[in-house]
Amino acid sequence: MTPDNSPLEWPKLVASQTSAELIPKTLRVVAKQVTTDSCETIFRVGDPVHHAYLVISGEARLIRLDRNGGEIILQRSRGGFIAEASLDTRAYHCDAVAAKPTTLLLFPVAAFRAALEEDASFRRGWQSLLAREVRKLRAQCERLSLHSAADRITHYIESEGRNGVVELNQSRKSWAAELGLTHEALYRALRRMQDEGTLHIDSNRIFSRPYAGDVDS
Amino acid sequence: MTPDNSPLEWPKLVASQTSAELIPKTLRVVAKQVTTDSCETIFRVGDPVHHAYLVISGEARLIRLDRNGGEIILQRSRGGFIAEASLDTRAYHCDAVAAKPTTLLLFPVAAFRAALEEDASFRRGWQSLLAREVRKLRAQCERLSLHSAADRITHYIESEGRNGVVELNQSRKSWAAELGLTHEALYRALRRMQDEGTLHIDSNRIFSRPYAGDVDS
DNA sequence: CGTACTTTTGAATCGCATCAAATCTGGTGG
DNA sequence: CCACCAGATTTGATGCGATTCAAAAGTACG
Repeated sequence: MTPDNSPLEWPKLVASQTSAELIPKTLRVVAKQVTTDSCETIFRVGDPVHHAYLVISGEARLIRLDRNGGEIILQRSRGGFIAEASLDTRAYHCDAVAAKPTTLLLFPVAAFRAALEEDASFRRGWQSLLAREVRKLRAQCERLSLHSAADRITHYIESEGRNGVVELNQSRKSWAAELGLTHEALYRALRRMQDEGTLHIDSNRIFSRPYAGDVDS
Repeated sequence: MTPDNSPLEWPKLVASQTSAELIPKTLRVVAKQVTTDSCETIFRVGDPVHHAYLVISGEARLIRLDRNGGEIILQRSRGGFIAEASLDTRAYHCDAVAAKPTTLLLFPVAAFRAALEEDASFRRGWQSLLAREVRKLRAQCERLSLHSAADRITHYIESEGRNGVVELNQSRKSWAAELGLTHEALYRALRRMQDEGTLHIDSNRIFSRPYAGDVDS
C-alpha cells in the first residue's frame, strides 16, 4: 500500500462519487491517498482501527476464509466506504484486500469522528449510508436463505437490478461466492435457466425474462 | 395493536434495556405504548413509515415470505429497536409481526429525527447501534454462506455465544429458519453432532464442545 | 381433554458440492 | 506477433447432504 502523492482532484471526484460528496473540507485536508496492487492486503483481522477507508477507484473487499480455504465475501466496495461499521470498534473483525489495483483515501478515525460530531450534513449522510448498508445486508441474508441456485439468481436480479436487468460488474466466479454457491453450480444454473427461457444473458447484462428485444413483427 | 394506557415505568425499563437507555426525555414524552397479540401484524410492506418501534417485551420479527410460503426471518428483536434502517425511508420493505404477545413503544418519526439532530449522546448511541447491526448482519451472511448445517451451527455458537456456549432463546424451528435450514435438517445435524461428541445440549444451552462439566476425577 | 404447534424420526428424491479436466481469455514476455 | 501462463469459464461424473413429504410422539395452553 504505497502513499500516493499526486493529490486527487476533489471536484472531479465529487461529481461521480456519492459517498465522497459527503466528506467535509476539514476531513479532506487530513486525508491520505494510497494505491494498492491487485490482491494486496489493506488490513487484517485484529489490526487496530486507525483510519476510515474510502475506495476511489478499483475494488476493495472484506473477506473471511472458511475452514476449507474458501473465500467468503462480506463486503464489496467499488467507489464508497469499506468497513464503515468498524469505525466504532477497536480492531477489525475481518480482512480487507484489493481485488484489483485500487486507490483509497484514508481518514484518521479521530478526525472522522470529530467531523461526524460537528458537521450535521455529513452526519445525516453517514447515517443514511449505514441504514442503506443495513437494508442491503438484509436483502443479502434473504437471498442466502433461498434454497435453490435459480431462486438466488432471480432474487439478485430483482433486488440489485432494475426492471429485471442487472449489469454484472464482477466475474461470475466471485458472483458465485456472493450468492453462496460454487462457481460450477452458478454456471449450471445460468445454463439451465437460459435453456428454460427464464433468463437471457448478454455478456455482462443479465435479464430475468426471456429476451424479447428486436422482435418487432 | 391496542393502545396501552398504563404508562411504562421508565426507570425500571432503563435498568434492563440498553436500547431504551438512549432515549432522551423529549422523545419519551411523545412515545405511545401498544401491546399486540401473538402473530399480530405490526406493519406491512409498503406501509408509510410513521414511527420508530422499540420492543419492550415479547418479540417482534421482520419477515418476508418466499414463493413457497416459507418464512424468511430478516430481523428478530427481543427488547430493542426493530427496522431501524427504515427510519430514513418512506415505506417499509418488509412485514413486521409479533412472534408472541408483545409491547412496543412507538415514536413519531419527525420527533425521532429531531432528537437525533439535537441530542449528541442519543445520536452517538444510535450510530453505534446501526454499526452493531451491520456487523451482526455481516456475521449472518458469513454463516449463511457456509454449505453444511453443522458448520452453520458451529458458527452460530461461536459468534452469538460466549466461550462455546449459546443460550437459545427461541424454538429450534425458528432457529432453523434463522440458519437458512429446514427444521428437519437442523434436528438431524444436532443429533449427528451430539453422537459425534462435537456438541452437547442441555435444554436451551448449546455447547460446541463435548460436555466435560461435573467430571472432577 | 383437546387442539395446535413443536420436536423427532423415516424414506425417497433432488440439487449442490466436489473432483477432474478441457477450453477460453487476457495479459506478459520473448 | 506469437508462445505462454494464470485465471476464468465450461462441461462431465459421482456422492453426499439437504429438501421434501409423511407421520408419530411430545408439549403447551385454554
